[in-house]
Amino acid sequence: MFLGQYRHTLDEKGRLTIPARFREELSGGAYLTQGFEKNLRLLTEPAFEKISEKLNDMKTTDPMARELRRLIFATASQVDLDRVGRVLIPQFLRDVANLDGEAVIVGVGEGVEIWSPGAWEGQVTQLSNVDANSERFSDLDL
Amino acid sequence: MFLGQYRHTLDEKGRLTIPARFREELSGGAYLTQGFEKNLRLLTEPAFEKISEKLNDMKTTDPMARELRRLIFATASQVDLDRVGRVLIPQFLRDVANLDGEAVIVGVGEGVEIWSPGAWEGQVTQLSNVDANSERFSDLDL
DNA sequence: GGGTGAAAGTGGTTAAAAGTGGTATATTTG
DNA sequence: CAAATATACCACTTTTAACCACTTTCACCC
Repeated sequence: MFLGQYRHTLDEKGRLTIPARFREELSGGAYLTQGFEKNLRLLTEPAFEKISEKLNDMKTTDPMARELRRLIFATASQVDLDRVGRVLIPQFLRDVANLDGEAVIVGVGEGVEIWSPGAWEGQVTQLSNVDANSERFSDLDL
Repeated sequence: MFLGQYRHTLDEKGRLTIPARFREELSGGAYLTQGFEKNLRLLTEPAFEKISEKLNDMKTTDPMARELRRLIFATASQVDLDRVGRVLIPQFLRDVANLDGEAVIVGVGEGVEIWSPGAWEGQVTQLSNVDANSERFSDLDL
């Protein structure tokens, strides 16, 4: 399970160090795709398989399904960790998430999200809205 | 079960001594998360599992679910007790709860809460208002 | 009530791991 | 075939985590 948040540099070649705590779970193969917000998602092989299956089961006649499929598959890229634990983020994905110089790597349970520091800051602000949170939490029924 | 309150120092490295009475119950693995107020929660593995299962069952395509997941998982951290019974609190969690120099560790039954002395002081004041209490809890079934 | 021993809490030191940047080698492409 | 891009490798710096020693507190016993 992926937990916590880290801020690492993204060098000019587009290499991003994955936090040591995340590496083992990703060592069996990892997939990088565009996220739903202006971010990226980094998934383990099993997690990506699960998503692809679901996508492929969707009706081709549904326009939304077609779009979702494009969003995920067209931007997806299989990546490997180099031996010091970095992934190379393709240029077009860096553009999607506005990544430059630094990135925030966020554990969200089953997967990992990659954000530009600015965009993540916006998320944090949004998530610190106390009123909205009590509503969010009540859905969860803890 | 966790009971009582303790005040321990938090050193410059972010290490906090867990009261000896709490250690055994947490030895099987512990998770630190953001609390509902400006505090932290320290949970046993089973307690945290329960929460994460619920979160993982939610649809990824639901924006609210994604936010909730970020709220919990991104501010969580699996922690271990070192051999003298301390946990290392990551910087971003110290920020959340305004922890610096000292912390109050509170047993609340199923889990443990960690507060800054100032914030805890506020709680105590609120709870010591006997008049208010007689009304406030009336809706709860105890 | 004071003394004693054990346990708990605190702080510092050291060794290992993580993160970063750069160089060399291979691979693709115009 | 040369240039550009990408990949693998290596070395340095910083951070983290494990270890150890000291101080204080607590509990028990005389």
